[in-house]
Amino acid sequence: MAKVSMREVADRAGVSVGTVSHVVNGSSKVAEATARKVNEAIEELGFVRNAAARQLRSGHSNSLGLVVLDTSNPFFASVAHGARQACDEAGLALLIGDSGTDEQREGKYLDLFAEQRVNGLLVTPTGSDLSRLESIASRGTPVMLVDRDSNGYALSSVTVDNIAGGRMALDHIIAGGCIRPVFIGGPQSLPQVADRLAGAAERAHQSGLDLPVYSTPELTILAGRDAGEKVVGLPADRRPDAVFCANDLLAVGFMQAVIMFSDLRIPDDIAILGYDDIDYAFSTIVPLTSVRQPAAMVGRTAVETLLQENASASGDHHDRRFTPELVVRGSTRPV
Amino acid sequence: MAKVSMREVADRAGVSVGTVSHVVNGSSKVAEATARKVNEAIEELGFVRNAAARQLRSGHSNSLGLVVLDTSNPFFASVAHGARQACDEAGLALLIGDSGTDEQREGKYLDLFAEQRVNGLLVTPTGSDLSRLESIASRGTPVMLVDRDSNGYALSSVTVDNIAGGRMALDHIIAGGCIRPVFIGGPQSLPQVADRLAGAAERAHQSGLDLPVYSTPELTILAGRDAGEKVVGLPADRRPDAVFCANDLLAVGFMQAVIMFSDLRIPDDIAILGYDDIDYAFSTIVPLTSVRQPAAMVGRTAVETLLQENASASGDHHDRRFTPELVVRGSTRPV
DNA sequence: CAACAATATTGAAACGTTTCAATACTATCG
DNA sequence: CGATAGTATTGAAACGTTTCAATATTGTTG
Repeated sequence: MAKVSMREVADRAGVSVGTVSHVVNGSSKVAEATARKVNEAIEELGFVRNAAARQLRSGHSNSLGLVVLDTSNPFFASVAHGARQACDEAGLALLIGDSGTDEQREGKYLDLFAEQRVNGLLVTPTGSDLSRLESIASRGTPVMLVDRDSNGYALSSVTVDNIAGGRMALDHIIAGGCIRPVFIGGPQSLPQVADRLAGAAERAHQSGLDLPVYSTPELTILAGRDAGEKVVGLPADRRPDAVFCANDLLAVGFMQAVIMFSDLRIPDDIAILGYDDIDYAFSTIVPLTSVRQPAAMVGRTAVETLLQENASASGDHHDRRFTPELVVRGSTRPV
Repeated sequence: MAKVSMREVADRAGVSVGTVSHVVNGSSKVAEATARKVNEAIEELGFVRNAAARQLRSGHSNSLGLVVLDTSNPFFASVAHGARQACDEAGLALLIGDSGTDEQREGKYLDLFAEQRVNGLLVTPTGSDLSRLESIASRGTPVMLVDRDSNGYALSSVTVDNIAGGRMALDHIIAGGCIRPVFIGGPQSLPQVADRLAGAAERAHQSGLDLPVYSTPELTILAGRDAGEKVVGLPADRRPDAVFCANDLLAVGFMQAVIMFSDLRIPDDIAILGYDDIDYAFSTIVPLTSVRQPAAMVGRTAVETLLQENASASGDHHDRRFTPELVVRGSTRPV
């Protein structure tokens, strides 16, 4: 392992440790000739500075921690991508944790990041109790909720309006003439899911329609396929004519089930509407109508806002909310 | 920020710093009563141990570094997922870098990870010169190539046989009766792309066929769509009847272009074959025939092999190679 | 109860930086 | 040439752990 320290570089170059540090960091003017000697010594010995020591001394880590629900979900992948770019620009490292909607794992990553003394935390929490995050924030580590409302807690947040998204979805379904919509999604404990449902249910009821819910254990293609199998097996008079899925993965899976296990035509017999507008939505068997979220923008904004709040040190919190956008494709009936 | 150190915990609990350390790490037997006092003090003061100090003292970081070409590519997302699981099981943190096939960025992450004193490095290199990695490895940090041959360099690797995959693809295309195949992919400097092409070209030539190449700047849906636009615009007598895409994203994009900009029928007028078998391949407009790679397994194996080699400390290298598998769906003509 | 073993606890050194006051140089000017 | 003002360099003190030899506290035994 790289066992060479500044001490050895200093000896080799015939200068003091302090000077080496100054050369390495440009923290103070060093004479041309001295700098050259030091750089040669560094080169020859293969010196690599030790992040742990540097960080211990300086007190912080130049890094941010991000905890998301599922990195293999393209929505969060995009969020992470946007956050990463913003971090790169700010010269910060980004540590990423994947909680898998498991509070334990989420906690494990929060511990890890706390020990790492990250400059800030971006979190999409799994549970409803945000008091731990609040106390972390009150102890001085800025915390930014990602895709989750602060909702009373003293925390900042960057969100996309899920209720509005749910409304858009149902409005579109109703405008297309569907009269037996269902909602597919879960776990219901996720506010993202609950809010999309709330918005959708509101509109359904306003139009005098019912909106039955098929709960799924997770937001994956597989879960969507399972739900789809059940739904297409229903007798025709109880079968929905439109499904609003809590995300695109579910919608993709649902569509697979419709194709494989039934002769139903999309959208004529059954319309399918997703959420997120992932890249693949455009390419599905029947191109998917979806509610688009500015995912990368969410990640980027979360980082930037966090850094701003950090700089201003004023201690007040911001809630930045984006509005989603309906993207109509072939999987729903045109209005 | 968490400014409380073991010193303060020790004072509060009326014990020495050493004892606090033992309680925190279970590194030595501590009397029940003492442990309780210490834990109370920790609780009351909100002590969080400082990773930097601990790591500085102990000399390493309990972490692995992974650098991939593109985290938003589902193949690498799966690799990362597998690696992460294996790391979790081994109690290691996984730091992930995304080089975006940019040697500079790759280098930046290698620097970062070196400073972090990671226990090992998993890398899918962008360029062809692996001497830097070799020298890192020779200096004692285990390096594992991921999805990339060691090819003469003194490095271990976990790969999937791309040449074999290319052969499978063309064999299938030829068996389906196509006589004007093309290859779409790039940059050609990526060995993954070059090898898939090499295997494919070999089979094409064995059957007396030509295999023109449409080079793309990257392996994305967008690049595939661009390539598709060009190809479908060709006059019928020069238009291919089968395209083998270097990955599924290209294939997805290509398919989009075919649907949008032509009346060609898939697979009758033009067959499309992808590579990776990402989750979405199953759900495309016409379900995609693809060469499946055991991506998560690659990530997991890379971590496990690295840890084994690390433990045995014998300094010899292993090349683990998986064989891909053809998954036939509707986008190619059945044999 | 003395002597010893076993078990708990302590104290201080070391890890490799950064930082900053103090010192050593150089050049400039009157 | 002496004083002065910069400019370069140095030295040593932190930072918060872990580790380990040394010491203190028990418990056990003859």
